[in-house]
Amino acid sequence: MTSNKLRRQPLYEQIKSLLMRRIAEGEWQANEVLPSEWELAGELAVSQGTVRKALTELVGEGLLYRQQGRGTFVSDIASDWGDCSLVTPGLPDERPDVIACELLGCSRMNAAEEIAQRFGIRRAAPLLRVRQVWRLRGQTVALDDALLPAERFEGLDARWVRECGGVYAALQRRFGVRPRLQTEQMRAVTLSREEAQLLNTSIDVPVLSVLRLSSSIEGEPIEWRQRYCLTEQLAYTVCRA
Amino acid sequence: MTSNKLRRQPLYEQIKSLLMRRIAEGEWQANEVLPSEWELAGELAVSQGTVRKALTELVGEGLLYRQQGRGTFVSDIASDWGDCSLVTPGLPDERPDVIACELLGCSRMNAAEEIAQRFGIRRAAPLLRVRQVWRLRGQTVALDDALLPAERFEGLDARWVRECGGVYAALQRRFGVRPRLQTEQMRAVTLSREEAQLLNTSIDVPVLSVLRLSSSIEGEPIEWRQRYCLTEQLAYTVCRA
DNA sequence: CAGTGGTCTAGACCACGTT
DNA sequence: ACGTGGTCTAGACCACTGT
Repeated sequence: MTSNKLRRQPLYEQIKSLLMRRIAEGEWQANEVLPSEWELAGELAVSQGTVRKALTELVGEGLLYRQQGRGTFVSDIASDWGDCSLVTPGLPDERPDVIACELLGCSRMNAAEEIAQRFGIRRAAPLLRVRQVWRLRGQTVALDDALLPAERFEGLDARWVRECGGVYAALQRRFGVRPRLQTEQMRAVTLSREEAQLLNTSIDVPVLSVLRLSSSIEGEPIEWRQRYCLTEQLAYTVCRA
Repeated sequence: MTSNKLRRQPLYEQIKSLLMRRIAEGEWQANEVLPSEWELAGELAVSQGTVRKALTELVGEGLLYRQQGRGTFVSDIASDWGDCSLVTPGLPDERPDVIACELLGCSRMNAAEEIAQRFGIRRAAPLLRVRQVWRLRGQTVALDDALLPAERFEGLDARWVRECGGVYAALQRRFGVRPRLQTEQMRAVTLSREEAQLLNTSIDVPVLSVLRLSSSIEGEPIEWRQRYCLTEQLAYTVCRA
């Protein structure tokens, strides 16, 4: 490992960063096996134990997974639902059905004071706004409205989101950023007429509002997303593995 | 460490169990310092690295916390809210106000098929039912209905829950079990007349329903809790630290 | 200064999966 | 049989906290 003597970062942190960068650059695809701990240790000129510590942390962060006797692998691309899903109420361990995304549109707007502060950008800085609806067995079940700092993700547009099948997948493939759900705020609300129309429901049915803040693994705020879910026949499930 | 040769459990797992038991038995109180890694290693006749691995996992599980240069400490007692709280909507990093618990009552009932299966107990086995309301700045804001397998927690009653200030605190102090939120299912619903009365609201205001499953750290299912939150002026926040 | 946790190394052996 | 990750050891040095 080419480590300057004046380093303030532990070796294993440097290795983590290096591996994250190389994965982001596509050196290994999803579900592909990494070199063994000993190979990495040789290549980076550190001990196997140090490589191991770096890998263990990346496994904990969800970027990698291990299988004893086989190797260490790159995890699947992140979904816009993270560790959440829509399932039948009362059956918390049901396998969720595949949910389909329809991109309504990407637009640009200027950051209000509150949002700007949260992203650590100047007031009225450009934001990227992505609107999506989600369908389950043909029914529209959720409406998303995501805001991202546009200057941080210059070049992200409707084509990327559509081709990758979601905002998070696009961020990971285009920028190597793996979003991490930070907080989610749930409320029971009713919708405006426009939103109700998009969700194909009436304005007096109670709807679950989820306000989500996501960050990169390093803690940089990435996304502010307002989601509305129809929960008459479904439940928004948060799963802590 | 007195480890039989035929062990299937790694040393550090045995140490984890041992420490959990000793903490549960009250050998060290909350925020009290543990013996140093070297002392524990000597006492248990293992290497310091093995103790370290055990402690690291317990820190990850929230039972302990470390401070460099000072030592390793026992964490605070768990709250019935876990990593969730009620805060002002739109301010996800606001410090939540202290929430006060009022115990409505403890009763016993028999397990329906679905619940029995989930707890891995026989049908119609006895359940402990704990009902609570929560107050914030004098306002009633949430109603809880918790079910626990009564035979597993024989002796748990209203006195324990009241004195400890919550079900989870009682479980930890009385049985050394630290509950771990497994899944939470959110829905926007309306209340029955009885529930609306307890929450001091009307039956047509939308309310957040949270159905929670908790387990011990070992994975044993512990609790099934139905919670209703008033979210007109508050948001139910799930925080992933 | 002594004592704590934090990092890093080198080497040994075990458990598992593939060949 | 071989290569992988998983456990365990012993020893070194660093960074931080208290006295």
